[in-house]
Amino acid sequence: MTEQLAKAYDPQTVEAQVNALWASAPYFHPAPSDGAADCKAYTIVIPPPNVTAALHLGHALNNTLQDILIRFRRMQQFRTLWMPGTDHAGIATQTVVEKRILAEEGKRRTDFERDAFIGRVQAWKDEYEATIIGQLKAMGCSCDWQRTRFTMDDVCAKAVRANFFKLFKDGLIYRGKRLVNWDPATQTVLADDEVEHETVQGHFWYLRYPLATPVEVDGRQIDHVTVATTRPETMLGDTAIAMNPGDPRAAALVGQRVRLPIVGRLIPIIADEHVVLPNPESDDEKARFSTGFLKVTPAHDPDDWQIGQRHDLPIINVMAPDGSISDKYGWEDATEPEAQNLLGMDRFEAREAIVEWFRQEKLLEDVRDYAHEVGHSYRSHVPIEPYLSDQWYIAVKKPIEHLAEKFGAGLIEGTDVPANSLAGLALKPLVDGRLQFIPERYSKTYQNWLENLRDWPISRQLWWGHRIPIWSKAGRDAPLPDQCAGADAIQSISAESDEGPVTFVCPAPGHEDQEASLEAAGWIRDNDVLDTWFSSALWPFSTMGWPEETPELKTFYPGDVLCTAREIITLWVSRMVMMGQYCVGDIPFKDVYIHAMIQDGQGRKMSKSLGNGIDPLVAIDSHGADAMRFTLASMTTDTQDIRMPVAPMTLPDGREVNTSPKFDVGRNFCNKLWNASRFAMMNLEGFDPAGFDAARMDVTDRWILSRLAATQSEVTAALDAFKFSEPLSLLYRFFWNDLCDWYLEWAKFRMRDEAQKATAQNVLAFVLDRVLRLLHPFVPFITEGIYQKLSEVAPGRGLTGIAPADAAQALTVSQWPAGLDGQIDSDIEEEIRVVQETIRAVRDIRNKYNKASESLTASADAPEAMAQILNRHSQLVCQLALLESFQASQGAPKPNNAATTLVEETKLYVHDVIDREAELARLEKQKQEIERGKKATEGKLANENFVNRAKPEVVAQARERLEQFQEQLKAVEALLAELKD
RNA sequence: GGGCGAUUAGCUCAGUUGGCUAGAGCGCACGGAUCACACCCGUGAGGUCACAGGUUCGAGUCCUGUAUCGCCCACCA
Repeated sequence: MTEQLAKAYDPQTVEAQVNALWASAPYFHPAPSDGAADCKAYTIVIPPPNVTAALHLGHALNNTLQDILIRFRRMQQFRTLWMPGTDHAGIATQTVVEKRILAEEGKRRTDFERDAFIGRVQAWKDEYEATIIGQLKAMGCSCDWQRTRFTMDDVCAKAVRANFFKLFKDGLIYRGKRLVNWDPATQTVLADDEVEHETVQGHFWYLRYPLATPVEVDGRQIDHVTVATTRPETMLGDTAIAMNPGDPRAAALVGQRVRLPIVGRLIPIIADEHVVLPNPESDDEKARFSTGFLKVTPAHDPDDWQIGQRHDLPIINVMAPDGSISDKYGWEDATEPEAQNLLGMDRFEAREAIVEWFRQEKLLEDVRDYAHEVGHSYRSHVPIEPYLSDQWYIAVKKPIEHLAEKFGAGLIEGTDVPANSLAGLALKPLVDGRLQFIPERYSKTYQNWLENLRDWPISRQLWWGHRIPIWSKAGRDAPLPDQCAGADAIQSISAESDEGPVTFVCPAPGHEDQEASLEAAGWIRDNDVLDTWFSSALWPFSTMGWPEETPELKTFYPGDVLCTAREIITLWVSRMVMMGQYCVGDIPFKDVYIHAMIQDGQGRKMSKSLGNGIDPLVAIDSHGADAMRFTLASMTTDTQDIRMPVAPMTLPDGREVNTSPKFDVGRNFCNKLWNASRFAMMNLEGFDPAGFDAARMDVTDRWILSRLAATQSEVTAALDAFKFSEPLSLLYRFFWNDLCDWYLEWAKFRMRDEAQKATAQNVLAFVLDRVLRLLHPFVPFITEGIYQKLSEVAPGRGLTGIAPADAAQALTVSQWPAGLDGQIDSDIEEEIRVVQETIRAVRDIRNKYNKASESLTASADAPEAMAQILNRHSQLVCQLALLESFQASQGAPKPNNAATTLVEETKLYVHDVIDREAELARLEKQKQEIERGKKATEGKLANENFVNRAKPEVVAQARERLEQFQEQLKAVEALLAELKD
């Protein structure tokens, strides 16, 4: 029989066949609507993976969940777009490429021309982009591959230029001289979010600064003040000593001057509230360590910068961009030999030298251990240097006049965020409930961040990225070339820089002629590139062709859901909402689903350095893509982390790799699905939809349809609520426990009976079809593979009068099951439950008495109603309990030599099987269990407060329960009595 | 320092708005080459729900506190 499925489930073969099928038609490539109002679209935009490396298991989880959502909606016949692509990931990618070039060729970035180096990064990008897309396809992601984008491709670049110009025109982009988080290793500025705080075991050094003139305080002459610092090397740039105005010594000291050691600079003592008063008893660590005197270094400390601004202090930068001590960047009085000696030293080297100098000069008063938080670069992991630098910023809390009408003006309630500022545009939808986080708790992260948002530094001292479209020329209001003179598209601002006033110009996008004329006239383009997140922020609409009003944008924007990890809620999610509102006028998605982070078996993050990561392709090789997806989805509840035990494995080709025994769960399920389907199809020979008559269905047919109906509506509701584990376990139970363990087992008998075969075949084909549909979002390959075969064997799978046939060419575009609610029948489900309990009881006795496969006879003494049910279905009991015959009646006598057990109130007799001791033990145990339950229920009902205050249905339930216990107890006692006779 | 979370069977986790004798998979024990599947079938054992208080007729679930673990955020005197 050619239609038969292969004997063993082979993921590789099925995955290849199915991928070919999906590629053969535009199943995942929706046409934009032609403006029809009733077109329901559903859009997910992929979080574009960085082209730094191949995807890891976290990506596999992320994309599995997106694919589940998108397939679910596609089957619900939405016009479904899953937009794929990759991110250029500025710093990260440039860093890996630099590292590789250094390792392989011994060359540094600066050994290349800019374009040549970018070419090298581009080559890396091409390689990894292909790898990533290949991985996504291997996982079964149903992305619209024809629309694949890259954050630096022409379409996205156009959006970047358009948005930059728009921001510039709105006066939101400005040149700021600021203390930035400078990474001396990569020599680039990091956003606050890119700084990792680590606890460092450091010291407080207590340094004495001599007063220019000794002063009398409380009758004592003092000739110095002592400052406590964790960063002695910055003292070279001190421009004041601050003390709290409330300090008793302040009256005598404020206004005095100290002579800065090493440098010889005279600096004032000033009063500032910021200074913490010393207090050795305080809980506040700073108060315990404080001397009351704070050295103020505006160029090298953010707090000191603030103090410097308040007191108009000079700003003296004593470091070069590489973190070495230098007099070339604003330090003009490095004339003393001691100061000269320090020039060129690395900052940490200089720290030691300076401390040593103070020690030698007897000016080092004390050194105390101090553990404190130090910001490190998330990229190079070296300590961040607060560094004074010219950077481009985006003003995030500045009201945007022309947006006041659409988005409102004034502060958002309870915040200092204007509704028509960029931060406000992102915050308001959350406050209004239009933007929703799942799980809800993550909305706090988003909200807190936006409420405390500071301006966004967007310059990056890199080559890989979108180059900043600003040209500059020295001088205030430098004249523009003629070609640009009349163009209203040009914005110009002037700013002070280290070299004096400069004029900046941002030509409108699409005016290459103006750019050329600017350069011809001696204007120079900014060397820096934009922060990666600048282009990522536009991803939901840049990919659809914004700023053009494309049909895609009209059809698929705003999108529906963003699915991502919690670590980029602030960096990315908030900025997409911000820019979506700002550029397109609407939020890019309504729901943000935040999934768990995958950890290893010990709760550690998976990482390259720990060697505990799992490559999705390895999992696909070892277990199959569906198995991996099944396992990942089944572990996705709304917890923050999921643990995935990691086990080493040797591949056939000898490679040592990591995989996880957890994937066995998914593989076993797929294997079961394959074999159950194979069995079903073996039994579908002669399948004829016309042979179905609903009136001829037996109780197992009606039962499985009832279970199916309940399952499909629960699964649908769960997916609507972004639950992944729950629908999968519902389906697992339905498929494995209901369908395979019971329905199929009973169907085996019916398939041999010509009178029943046609009905059983139709129901079986129908239920299998529906199971495949419901499982398809989770395990798309195997279900599609089986569906294709099933369509050959049993085309047109409907049930006349119950559900019309609605076969599709491919499962992936078939209708999502719905509309079986009328089949739910709780009476039938209860009857089958009783039958199952009875069968289990017989099997248990077989086990206990070692009568595995002998033919036996059984009977039961059951309450009248129960006896009727059991007799009606005695054949079902006999079939699966392997009984010759089974009869029930009220008051049926116990045969001699019968093993007995209790199924609820029913006394079950399995004939000619005896072991008195075992029997006694078992019945005693049953009795104890019943008594325990009975006692608990009695206790409840004896409590007046319970009877009076609990909900009536709960009390009624308890009463009914108690009656059952009493009946059961009576029955078990009777059995025990008989046994003891 | 602030915020968020976790703690339920040997392991990984479910447990809806408080309400039957707290569930699943794996693992374990026992039995099974039966004609879909040994990646399988059948049966079973296994839990003072981290700890201490409180609210309630009733708490794994709500509140307070403690302990342990994790993540995010925060200007390094």
